[in-house]
Amino acid sequence: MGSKPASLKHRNLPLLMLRAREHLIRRFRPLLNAHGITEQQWRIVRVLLEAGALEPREIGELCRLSSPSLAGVLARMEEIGLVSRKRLAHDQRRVRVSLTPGSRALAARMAPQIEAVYARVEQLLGREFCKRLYAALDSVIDKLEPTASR
Amino acid sequence: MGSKPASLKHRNLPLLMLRAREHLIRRFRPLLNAHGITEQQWRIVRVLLEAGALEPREIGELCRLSSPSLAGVLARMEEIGLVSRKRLAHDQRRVRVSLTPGSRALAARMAPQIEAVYARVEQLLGREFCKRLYAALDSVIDKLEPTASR
DNA sequence: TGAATCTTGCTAATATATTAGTAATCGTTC
DNA sequence: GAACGATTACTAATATATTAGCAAGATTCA
Repeated sequence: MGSKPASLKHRNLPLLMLRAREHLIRRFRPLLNAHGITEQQWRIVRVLLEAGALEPREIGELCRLSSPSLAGVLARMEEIGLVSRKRLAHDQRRVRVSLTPGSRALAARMAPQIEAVYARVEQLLGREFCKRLYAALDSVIDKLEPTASR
Repeated sequence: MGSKPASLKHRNLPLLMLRAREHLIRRFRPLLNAHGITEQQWRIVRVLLEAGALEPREIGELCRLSSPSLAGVLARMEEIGLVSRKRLAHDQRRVRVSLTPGSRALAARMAPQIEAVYARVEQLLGREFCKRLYAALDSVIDKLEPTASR
């Protein structure tokens, strides 16, 4: 009984980050919806644009999508023609995921609109602020790397 | 045919925020798992601890949980005895959600461990850095408020 | 060679997220 | 006080997240 009440002195930082991200993503969501593509699918298209064809494991690493999530996402993307999957000849376990002409065209249509949102966001937040924000987030990732000190 | 290739000059900021958040939450997850509580459930317990009994709509606002998500989360929480739900007498539409003795005891057990993780995170990131990070995230939320300038 | 081990992508089960829509209730107006 | 609009919590359908586990293919080494 009478267990001491919980005293949490720190603000909920993961929640704060979630909220900030949500406010940001809100600016992009209408765009994604208008093009009939989900946030995760767009993340994958983006990395494939930049890095070329990749394997699921690499996509998962870059887009922060777990293997089970990827299984579904990639299957749906293949179904609607956003990516194609091919088994590697020399290693039957592995798969190569690449963009299709259709998804490249979609990306080309979306890119300027995406850039416009970034421009607006930068305008609202300030150019300097944005630079520092990117750097801070990079730093969080780097310093909390689980491979480093636990 | 020759549609111009997409050129995205900005790094994917929502993804960057997701990655930073994930690196952070990774430090808490083992703790939550050990106590058999999910991230969302813990968020709700925290706000109820701080704010007292609330209505679903308020919880959703504070925890960034959509109404449909809340329906399921609160139902499961009630089932395992983490919260209780009661209809308001003077307004039959509304519901009042409150903690139970069990969830208060759970929070009391978890609080020091949660605080320990924050201490470790602050040690890794630096105290000053953390302060600026909180402020920056607050600023993002404030400046991207959808009620403000579109 | 062949057994132990690792890697890769996958499935299963459950919990949440997103979008759309709905029934019950409340407040207000005519 | 009946009609209307707004609010509240909810359901339905689908997409994704999390945890656990697995089977096939590749690798290592006795």
